[in-house]
Parts: sequence; structure tokens; C-alpha cells
Amino acid sequence: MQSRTTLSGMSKVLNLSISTVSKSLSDSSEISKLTKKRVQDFALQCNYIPNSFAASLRKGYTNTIGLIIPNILNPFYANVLLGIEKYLDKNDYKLITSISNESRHKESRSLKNLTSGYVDGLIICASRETEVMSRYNDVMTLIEQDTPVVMFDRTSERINCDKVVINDYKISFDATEYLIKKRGCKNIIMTSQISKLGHGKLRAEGFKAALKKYNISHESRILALDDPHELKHKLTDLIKNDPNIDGIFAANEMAVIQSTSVSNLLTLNNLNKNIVIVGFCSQLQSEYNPSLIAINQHPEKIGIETAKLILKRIKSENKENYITRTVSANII
Amino acid sequence: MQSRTTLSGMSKVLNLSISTVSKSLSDSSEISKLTKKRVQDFALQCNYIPNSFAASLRKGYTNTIGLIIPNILNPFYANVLLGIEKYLDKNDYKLITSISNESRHKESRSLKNLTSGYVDGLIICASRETEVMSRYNDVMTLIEQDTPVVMFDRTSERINCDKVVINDYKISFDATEYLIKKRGCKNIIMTSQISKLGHGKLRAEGFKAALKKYNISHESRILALDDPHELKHKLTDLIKNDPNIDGIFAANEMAVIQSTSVSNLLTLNNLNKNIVIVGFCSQLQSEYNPSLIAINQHPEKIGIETAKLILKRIKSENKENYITRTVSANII
DNA sequence: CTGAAAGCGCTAACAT
DNA sequence: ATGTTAGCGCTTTCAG
Repeated sequence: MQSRTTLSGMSKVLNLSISTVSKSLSDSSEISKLTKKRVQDFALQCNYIPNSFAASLRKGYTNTIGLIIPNILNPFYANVLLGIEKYLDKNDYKLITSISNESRHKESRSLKNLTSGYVDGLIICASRETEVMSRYNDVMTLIEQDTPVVMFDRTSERINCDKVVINDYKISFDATEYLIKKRGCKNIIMTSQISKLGHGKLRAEGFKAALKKYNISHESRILALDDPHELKHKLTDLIKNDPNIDGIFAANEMAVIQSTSVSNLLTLNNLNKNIVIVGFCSQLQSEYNPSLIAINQHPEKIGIETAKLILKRIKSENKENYITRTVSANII
Repeated sequence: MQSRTTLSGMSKVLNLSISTVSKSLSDSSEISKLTKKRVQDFALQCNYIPNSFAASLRKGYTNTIGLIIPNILNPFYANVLLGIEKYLDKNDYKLITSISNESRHKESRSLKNLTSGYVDGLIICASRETEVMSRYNDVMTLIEQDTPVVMFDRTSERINCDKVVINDYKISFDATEYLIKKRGCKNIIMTSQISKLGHGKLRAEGFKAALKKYNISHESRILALDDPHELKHKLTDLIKNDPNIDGIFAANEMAVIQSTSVSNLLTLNNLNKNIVIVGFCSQLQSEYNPSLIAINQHPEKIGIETAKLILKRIKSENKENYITRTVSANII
């Protein structure tokens, strides 16, 4: 921080008190038009930038929301971020984003940083580690201390706060049914890298329920591997061994990408006719590969909803009646 | 901001002065081991989180760097961000990121926000608007006021600051030559959505120079359209009208995606044999499409270099000897 | 080893 | 319409 123009600096030059300068800049009605103009012009001239630290310290709030997401390379989270920013921006709030990189430790540090005065409230999507280990102590402590918190995507019943989720079970059921009914698939498998996460489990449940409805066994129909390359290899083997596979339900973006990649490669080598793939992924992927059927989770909308909830919570003072909002995904 | 445990609060309970508490928490040698332990334990117990605003206000620096990038959905910028974060993290600096969404106006506001006390220095990649209009006033003003600034990717000679760029001209030349020499392409076109940006121009120059070297005319060999859909359509037409096209050099990620998509579609419909595509894109795209030849810009490395430069600049006090570091891209 | 006090830049209640 | 003053929570110099 370099030394910069301050209120006191300007007040000296202008021969006015600090408070007069301050009030002039906030366009207070207490100050005469003339003085206000004089001050404002001068401030502009010396490129005055108010020190928001000082203001926040004094005011007791920052008009800033903190966001913690696990991974910025995942377009889902990137789009959620955009939705949040858009809404906050409109409402004169700023956003500070931290990326946990799926690490509990990094998440914990970010949480500390953000809450150390920076933000009025937090929007959180738990890191993989946090959710797999179900170690939510940090967030819970914050909530106990009355920090407004909204969680999305990866949440837990154990935590008492506002939440935004999607209809994981139903859309997975629908997507699987779509493969069966609309595309005539008889031999469907599911690929997933999120089998250990709550929403990943829901998606598997939806998948299984759909198979069950059509009397298809779901024995060894789910290929769940966290590592993308492992997933790719096992999937290749699986399809080579069972040329009847005609449909894939992919439970997350990377699973979609790997599944498509495998399918394309096999088709290219005439090892399999075209497999129909439906899965959770961003518009971009589906645009890129026209044969892919995308499940749109409406990440921007999720972002907007979380942002709405956090502002509402901040304004309400109320620590009760936590809301869980469900954004409906749909098949494109 | 909720009211939280403060130094003064704890000092009362512990029957110590504020300064003793403060010193204990920073493990000062002035304080007895016993007292330190007592204070530290108590602080932990009441979940004390220091108010970093107050500390920064007092200390005059924040240990925080601001980052402004044009677009978070572009994996290039997302990866640069990761590199920056990684390096800063190691050096106990925090990062605040703002996304300009390619808008000059948004960029300008972010600049104001970040410099209003939040950050010790800034890493900036100009928005498209800013660069196309060549309106760098905001950044220039900041630099004049001695705010440490590092720019990357999209920069301008007119701005006096540290910079990190890639070898746009050379790698574009090499990539084009690769198509000609290694892949035997005779009829190459270039696709670009960044023809109006400095690095986009350099890439076009490299492309043209390579064609020239092999005595290939570059007349109407460059398809430059900002809008992805337009690019897609024109490219489709172009290839349909000229079935001899056998190579594409794509100047940016989205151009790669659109080019690949068009090529795949045409191949599928037997309207063209396979076209070789080489272009600037992320690992993910190249993994997704094995036939694609990716130019890796090493975004994480770029991030690390910018971060190094900004910390160096902050520490040096010196306002001279600005460095431009070039990170070499390579063909995978 | 511990404490008192000043001050970072700003806001806002309270004079004048 | 303008000025005085206290204080947000913290660090740091200086005294004891």
C-alpha cells in the first residue's frame, strides 16, 4: 500500500475540516452545493480513492461476500461464480473468491482469511475432502458465531444454513429413462467420478431407480473411479468386452468428457457402433460434440439464487427458517 | 460483519493489557512463555479471528495481490490464476480476483475496488474493450501513483510496467510450418477471434510469415471473426467451397473448439477428409480430441512468473528497470 | 516482562 | 453549513 491521497490531506489543502470533506464526497445534504462541488472536483483531480478498510472498520460491514469453490477449471463452478457476481454487482456488493482446490486444508485457510474482516457473508461449496470426510467443523463454527452462510451443490444435512441444490435424483432418473425410452438403449452404464459425494450418490440412485423401473438389472452397471485416466481405461476395457453397450449416463463433466472421448475413439476404430451419451456438462461441451446430450444444471441460476439467499440472510438478522432452494436441471 | 472476539475483549477477561495480548498472539519474545501460552489457548478457545482490516490499516500493507482477468471460462486464464495463487500462497500472500468480462467499464470498477486499500499490487490482463480501444488511462494513472502493476498476455508498449508474454510470433510460425513440413498440408487456413488484439496480430504475422517462407499465398487465408457462431458458419462454408483445405491454424481456444467441431461434422458427413488442426488450447481440449495438435502456452507458468514479478516489484521500492518476461509456448 | 498511548483513515453523533 | 471529537481493532513505540 503506497501512501495516497486521504481525507485529511485534502482537508488541509482545501482549508476545510475532515468531516466536511467526507460529507461532501458522500454528497450529504448538510453541505452547501458550492463546497461539495469544490471538494468533489479536487478529489477527482488528485485521484482520491477512499480507503475502504478504514471505512469498513468504522462502519462494521464491508458490502463484500466471500465465495469458496473447489475448482475453477470446472465450468460448472466458473458459471456459478459468474451468476453470483452478476447478482451481487447489481446490488452493490463485491465478491471475493477463494479456490480450495478440493483440499480441506486450503479451504480452512480461505475460510479464516475471508472471515477475518473481509466479508459480510459466505457462499460455500465444500471441497471434496471436506465432504468425503464429512468434516464440517470450520463451517459449523462460523455459523454458530452468526456468520451468514449459504452452501450450494455439495451440502450436508448436518449443517444448519441456507442451501441451493439441484434435483439430482429426479434428473438422473429422467436422463436414464430418456436413454431407455427415447433412444432405445438396452445396455446402459453409468460413469462417475463423484460416487463418494452426496450429489453423486443421489445421481446413482436416480440411475438405478430408472433401470429398475424397466426391469434392467443394475449389477455392475456403474463405473465409479475418481481418477480420470483410470476411468478412461476401465471404460475402454468395459466396452471392448461388452459390445452391446449402447448408452452411457455420465454423472459429472469430466466423466462426460472421458466417456465421449472413449466412445469416439472406439467408433473411429470400428470397435463399437455409436453409443448414446447423456450427462452433466456445460453448454460448451455439448456444443463441441453435437451427438452428446447434455444435462444443464443452470449454474448461473444457481449462482444467482445463492447470492439472493446470502443477501437476504444478511439483511434479515434472523437466524432461523433456513431455506433450501432447488434449481431444476433439464435435458437439452 | 458480526461482532466478534477482539483483542480488547480478551484482554479484559484475561486481566491483561491489549498490547500484551497482541504481542502474545504474534509470539513476541517480549512476553513470558507462560503468558503467551495462556493467551494463545484462550484465543483458540474463543475462536478469535484477527480483524485484518484493522491490522492492514495500521500496518500500511495487506499482503494481498489483486488480479484482474477478462474471462474465467477460458481455461487459459483459469490456469494462470491457479499458477498465481500457488506462488502467492507459498509466499504468504493472498489473492483477490476480479473478472472484467471483457468490459472496460467493469474492469475500471474492479480497479477502483481493488486499489481502495485492498491490495499491495495488481496483476492485470486487459479486457478486450480496453485493448481494442487502446484506453489504458486507468492503469496508467495507477502506475503513475506508484501502484505496483504487472501485466500479462494482453499488454501494450505504451504502458510502463513489468510484463509477462509468450512468444506469439515464433510459435505461430512454428505451428504453421509444422502443418506444412510435418503434416504435408498444402492448403492451410487460420481461424481467429482475437484478430484485433495485439497477441492476435502477432499470431497472424507468424502464420503469414510461415506461408511466405514456403511460397504459399496468404490471400484470404485468415478467417477472423469475433463471434463464435459466425466463425463456425463461415468456416463451414469455406471448407465446403474448398475441399482442398487440409490444415487449420487456430489462434485461440474458442477458435480451436469451433474449428474442430466443424471439421468433425464435415468428416462425419463425408464432406471432407480429415483436416489437421493445430491451435492454442488447454490440455483438456487436446485430451478430449486426440487428433488435435495443441499449442501449450504454459498458463500456470505464466501465472507463477507474474506473481514472482509483482512480489519482486513490491519489495524493491524501485520504480525503474521494468522487465518483460517471455514464456515459451510449445507444440505438444 | 507488561502496560499506556498514539494513530492508521474513515464515519457519524454531536456541537457550533 | 461547517467543525470537533470519539472510536472501529489493531500494531508499535515508549515507559515502567
